[in-house]
Amino acid sequence: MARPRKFDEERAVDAALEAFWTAGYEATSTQDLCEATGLGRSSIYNTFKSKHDLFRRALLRYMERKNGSIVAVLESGLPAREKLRALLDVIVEEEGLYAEDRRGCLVVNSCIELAARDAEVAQVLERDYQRRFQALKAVIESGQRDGDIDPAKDAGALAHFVIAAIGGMRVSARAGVGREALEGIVRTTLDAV
Amino acid sequence: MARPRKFDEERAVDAALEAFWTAGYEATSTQDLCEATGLGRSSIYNTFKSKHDLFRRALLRYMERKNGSIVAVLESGLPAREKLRALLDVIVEEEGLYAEDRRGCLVVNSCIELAARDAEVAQVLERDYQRRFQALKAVIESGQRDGDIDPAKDAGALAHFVIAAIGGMRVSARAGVGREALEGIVRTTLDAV
DNA sequence: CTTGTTTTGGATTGATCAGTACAAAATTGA
DNA sequence: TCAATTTTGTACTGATCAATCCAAAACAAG
Repeated sequence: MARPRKFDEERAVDAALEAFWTAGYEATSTQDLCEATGLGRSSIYNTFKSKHDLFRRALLRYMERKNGSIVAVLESGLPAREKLRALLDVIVEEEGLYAEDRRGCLVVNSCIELAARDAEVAQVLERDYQRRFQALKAVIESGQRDGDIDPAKDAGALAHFVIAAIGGMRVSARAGVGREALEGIVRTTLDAV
Repeated sequence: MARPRKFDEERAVDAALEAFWTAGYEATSTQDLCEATGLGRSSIYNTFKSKHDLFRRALLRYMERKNGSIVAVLESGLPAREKLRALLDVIVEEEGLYAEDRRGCLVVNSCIELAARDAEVAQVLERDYQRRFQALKAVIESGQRDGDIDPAKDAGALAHFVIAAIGGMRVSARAGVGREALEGIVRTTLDAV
């Protein structure tokens, strides 16, 4: 029928994701996207509607990946509290270890950079929040049934709290907070659960 | 000697602050700054070295203001725990109340948008973090002496934790979390202290 | 090998970017 | 009134922005 594509669409999204993750939406030019993906402008605009659309795809892909690894932790055989600890330890590892390469989390970055003025992105972020919230709430409720977590506490409130703690650690890491301090935040957060 | 300025430099910084606060650094053009301040390009570039310099000034001014109101709370006669509650309540008020106008906090926004790739801004943010950290730590230590806060806990760790909780609330608010959930996060945060 | 269809590279669009040049306007001290 | 000095408005710089256009290239089906 026609000339086939020389590139893999998913790989292109992945490459764009890296670029957006590193520099943010505004600071990533379409030229940057061409270089990151190795594609020409035509190929990009022929495949994706716009820079914004490509970003949306990249963000969704990031969430897919990230939530995959979150679910992996939350579905491990660990007790609920240990699941939470494992979750928070990953953040310390990501944010506190490598002095360079501190790109943070694309979801958090996008919440701050875009949510307030981009309704489409805001909706994607809201849905993603709900997914994470439900997953965390389920783990906490299961911990309450097992006696691992105080059943008198509001599981939903704890889930919101844990998500906020993670977001806060990502902000603080950007402000220069080091690994030890992040580990202290993890300990205090777990104390509260 | 010479023609005097028709505008107040501080008021110009304030106006620029509003613009940067609303849209972020990258998404605020020099044209936007002209309109926000009511000044011509010449006046702006004659007074400030560059857009970046104006942003730095605006950020410093924001910190000055913000830290002023934080100190006001922390120097009130309230018990330490109540001071922390008052501090967190302000965030709920700011982030959770007005569905529109959710600009968040310029410091948090800048941590995410700029700190990783702008060393000068990163340094300003780091210093500001230290100021907030020291103020909070002092309040917590004073609470420990008064028996209001468990003296066995590490005051520094708690201070880092409270700052992270605030940052996290600001991120979550952007993701669509409502007032009630934010209030729940405040309660859980205070439980941990 | 031709026809039909799609991809691809490269030039190009008009808009906007941060920043500058320059001369007119405004104000002071003399 | 007249320099001296600074601010201000406007036009302009070259660069870059996201996006489009178009023709050549590449391939499948017949």
